[in-house]
Amino acid sequence: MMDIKEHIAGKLKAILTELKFEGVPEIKISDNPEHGDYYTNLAMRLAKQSGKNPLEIAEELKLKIENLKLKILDRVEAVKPGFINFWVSEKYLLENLSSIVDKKEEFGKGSLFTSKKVMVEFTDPNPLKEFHIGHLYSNAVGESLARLFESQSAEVWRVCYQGDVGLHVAKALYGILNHSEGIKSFEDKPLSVRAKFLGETYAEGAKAYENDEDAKKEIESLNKKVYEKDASIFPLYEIAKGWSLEYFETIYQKLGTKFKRYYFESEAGVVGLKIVKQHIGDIFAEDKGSVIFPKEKSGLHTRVFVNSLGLPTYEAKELGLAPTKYKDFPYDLSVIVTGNEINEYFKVLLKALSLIEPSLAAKTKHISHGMVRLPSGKMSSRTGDIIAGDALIDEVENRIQKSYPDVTKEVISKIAVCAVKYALLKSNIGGDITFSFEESINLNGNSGPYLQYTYVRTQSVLGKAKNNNFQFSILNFQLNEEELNVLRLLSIYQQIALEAAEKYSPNLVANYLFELSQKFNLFYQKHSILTPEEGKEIRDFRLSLTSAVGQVLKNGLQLLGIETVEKM
RNA sequence: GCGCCUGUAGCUCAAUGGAUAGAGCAAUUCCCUUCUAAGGAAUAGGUUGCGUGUUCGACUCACGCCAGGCGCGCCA
Repeated sequence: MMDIKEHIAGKLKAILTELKFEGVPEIKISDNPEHGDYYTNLAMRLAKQSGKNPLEIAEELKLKIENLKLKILDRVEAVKPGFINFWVSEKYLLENLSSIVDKKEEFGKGSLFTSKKVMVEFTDPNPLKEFHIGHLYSNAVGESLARLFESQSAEVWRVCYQGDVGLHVAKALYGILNHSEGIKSFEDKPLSVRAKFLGETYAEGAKAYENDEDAKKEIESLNKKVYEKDASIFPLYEIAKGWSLEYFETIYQKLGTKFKRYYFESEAGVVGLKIVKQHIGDIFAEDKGSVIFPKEKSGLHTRVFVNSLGLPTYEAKELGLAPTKYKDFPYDLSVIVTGNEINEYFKVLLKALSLIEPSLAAKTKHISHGMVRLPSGKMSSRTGDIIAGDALIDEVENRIQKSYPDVTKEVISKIAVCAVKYALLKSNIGGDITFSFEESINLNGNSGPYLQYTYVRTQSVLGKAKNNNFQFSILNFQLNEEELNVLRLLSIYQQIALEAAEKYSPNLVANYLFELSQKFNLFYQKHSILTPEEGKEIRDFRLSLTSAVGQVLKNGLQLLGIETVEKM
């Protein structure tokens, strides 16, 4: 299918040249049906440079467009201030419908990233620490971005960067060493119990670091020992790290993420340390036993890259990570998804990278998301602070199970993951979001399960149709308003998917799918698909429409990293 | 104190500088001899934090306030 926006823009561009106007026509999707399917504000922009009345220009352009007699357009109008509105023809809408039914899961793919290599780093939990809601958010965003890029023909590597060395690890090790029960007694326990044990010992170690001077010294010493692979602590460290990674893997599997490569701070740190040392003097400076990137050089604020123990900090590690990644996979674009609390560090870091490897810095895009909050009074974990990612999914599963006891465990798991991911992805990335259990699983509202349910409805109807050979060519009947609204939405799916990839905004897809579901459910409510009074021809058309809606819901949810279910 | 981010209906969120600022939840009221009512319809709800600008046009851009969040030298 042709891209309507580009098509109209191209025609307008030619007209502009003919009329000796300067400017790039921008075609936008209307949000109000009264203003057509597409509109442009071109005439108003031209009014400025030409000094003419915008409405007059709009009228002139309208006539020129009409004279082209484009098959994809039904109607063009020029209105009030100077908008030009375009109505897409039924013929085009029906061609698009056929295209969806034909192409199936291929429908909606684009070529924005053709022959581009894109690396997407996300989730990034730290071994020996808890996998919390923030990691869930990062995972949902990263996985969806990866899929959006893939649908635009990119070759994508999903990677995960994990802090396996550093103070937090030392704190966890201190916690293990000083725990009432030794690690030995957990060796035969289930993975989830072992993971929980690690989460607790980290919390204990972190607390000791804050409150106890001796503990603090010991933790700092442990930190150094881990870097040096000291035999007194390294075997214990390896066991605990192994448990963590194994545990994370079960979560990724549930969420539907498969990483191509795992990076560790231990390996990035070695590279980073070397880079920093090479640039002491020209970029970095030694100060009080540490190596800093002074604010005079960054224009931002001073940050420590190597601490006075000679260990690389987060900044130096990240500096080492970029070239390490590039060596593995010479990317055109490197996207890094993190929480927004590190935005300031990241700016400094990118500045440093731009002085050392300008080409890599230019290819790096940092996407940061906000915090996930829970509505007040809701399920605060016993310690009062964070809630584990898998605990959240478990809780959602329990609630779904209670409401729908007949559904299989496998389907419940898919609905739960859908509920959580959709709740995280339906808003703009960036701001904090509030996760509500009720809202995320409410089938009446703007929720993931509502979309899944709409899909199930389409499949249920199609299943009852039995004969799936519904063909229609030219319609000999008038489409009703509900059918047209659905058709119109179906015709912009590709553009939405493209825009979402372009702007790193999965929420555009989420919002679109919700609107499509609403429009379809209204159609479903008002008109019978299987037994229309008007006869077989209408039935075939409506079955096609139903099939296409199901397909687009499935494809769109796939872009969000969400699976559909056939029954619920 | 400085920097970054956020502020839209009671709540949670939409709205690439465009036309009458839209949804969902909650509230009130309707619609099941009908393909999953696990749905749909309707009503009500707004000085887009405040102010001044820029613009034909501002929730959107600029500046200044106010409120909240995060960060500001050896954590990540």
